[in-house]
Amino acid sequence: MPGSRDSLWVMARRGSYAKGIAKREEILRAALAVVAREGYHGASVKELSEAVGLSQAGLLHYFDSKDELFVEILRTRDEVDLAGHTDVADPADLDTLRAGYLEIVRHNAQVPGLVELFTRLGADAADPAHPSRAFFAARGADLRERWSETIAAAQASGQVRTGVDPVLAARLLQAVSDGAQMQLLVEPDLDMAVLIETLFELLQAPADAPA
Amino acid sequence: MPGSRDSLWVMARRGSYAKGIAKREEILRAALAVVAREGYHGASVKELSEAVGLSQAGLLHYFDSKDELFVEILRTRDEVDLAGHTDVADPADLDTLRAGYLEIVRHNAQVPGLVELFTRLGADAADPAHPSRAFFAARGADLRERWSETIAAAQASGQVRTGVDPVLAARLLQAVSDGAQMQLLVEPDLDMAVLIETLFELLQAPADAPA
DNA sequence: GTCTATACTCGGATAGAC
DNA sequence: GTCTATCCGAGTATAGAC
Repeated sequence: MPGSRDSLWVMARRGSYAKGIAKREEILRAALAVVAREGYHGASVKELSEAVGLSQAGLLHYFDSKDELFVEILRTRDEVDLAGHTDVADPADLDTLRAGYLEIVRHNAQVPGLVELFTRLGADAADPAHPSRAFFAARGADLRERWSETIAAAQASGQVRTGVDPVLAARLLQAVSDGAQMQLLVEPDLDMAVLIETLFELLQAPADAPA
Repeated sequence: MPGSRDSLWVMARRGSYAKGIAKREEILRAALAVVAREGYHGASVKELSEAVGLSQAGLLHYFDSKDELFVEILRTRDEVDLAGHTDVADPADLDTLRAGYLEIVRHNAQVPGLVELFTRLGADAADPAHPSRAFFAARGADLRERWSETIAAAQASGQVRTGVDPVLAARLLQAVSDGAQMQLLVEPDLDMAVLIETLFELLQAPADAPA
C-alpha cells in the first residue's frame, strides 16, 4: 500500500507557525505564476520579489535561502497541477492515469519557464546537501509507487504487456516525462503528448496476433 | 540518408587556426577528465584552469566565454565516447545499437559529474542565445536521424513492433536516456542500463502469441 | 513583517606586461 | 601564448530601523 495520500505535497513547511504560512503560500502562488508567465531567465530573488510585491529581504524573510525558495515553487506547482488531477496522483486505472497525465503534459508545454526550473533544480539535486535533492527523491519515489501499483493492476487484468516489471515501467514513464521536457527546452514546439502516448502504446498488451 | 558521418562531432571549432587547436583539444581532454573524476561542483573557470595547469585568463584565451568552454567539454565527451563506439553513432542494426548504447550508458553511470554537466547545459539550452542551444539541437537531430533509420530497418525485418513510428521511437530512446540520467543524479546507484533494456524489450516485436 | 542599506563573496571578463 | 592584476557586476545574505 502507498503512503498516505498527499504525503508529499501537503506538508513540508518547516517553519510553519513561525512564519505566516498563509502569506507564504500566497507568495509561492504568485512566484509560480510569474515564472510560468515570464519564463525563467536566471531568475534572481530580487526579480521575483519585485514581481511579488516585496523587497528582496522581505521575500527572503519567508524562506531559508534562495535554493529553498525555488524548490518550494516547484513543490507548489505539483500541488496546483495535481489538485486538478487527482487521477494522476492516485490513479484508479491505467486509462485514467494516461488521460490525466496527458493533460498535465500538454499543460507543461505551455509553461517552458517551469520546465526549465524543473530541469535546473534536477541538476542541483546532484548535490546531496541541496534542498532540491530531498524534494526530487521524495517526489520520484512517490510517483513511482503510485504508478507502479496502477500498472501492476492493469497488468493483472491483461491490459498491460506481461513480462514488464511495473516498477520499471513506472520509472520509464518518469524518465520519458523528464526527458521529453529536456527536449522541449530545445524545441519549444515539440509535441510531448505524442511521446507519452507512444510509450503507453508500447506498454499495452498486443490485442491481436504478432505481426 | 543521414548527414555525412561525424558531421557534428568533428567540426565546430570556430577559431580553428586562430588559436592553436591542438592545445585547445588537449585542454578539453584534460578538463573533461577533471569533471569526470572530481565531479561538477558549480565548477568555475578558475577551478578548471588550475586543474588544467593554466591561469584563468590563460584558459579563457582559448574560448569565447565560460559557456562556450563548457559546451565544448560536452562535445568532447561525445567525441570520446563515440570514438570507441562507432556502432552507436552509426549503428548497423538494432542489436548493435542496443549493445553499444548499453555500454555507454553503463559508462555514464560512472561519471555523475558529466551527467550533471549535461543536465545543466540542457537547461541552459532553453535560452536560444546560449551556445548550448545549438549544440543540443544538432546533437539531438543527429542522433535521432541515425537511430530512426536503424529502427526503421529493424521494423522492416520484423524485429521491431509494427505501428510505431521509428522517429518517435528514436525520440523515446533519447528521452529515456536523458530522463534516466536525471534520475541518476538523485539516485547514484540507479541501474540505468536496465531501464534502457526495458525500452528495447517494449520495442521488440512479440515473438509469441498475445498473453 | 517589511523595508533600506550594506556587506561580502564570487566569478567572469579584460588590459597590459612579459 | 600565458601570466598578473584589476575591474566590475550580480546576487545573496544580513543588520538594523520602522
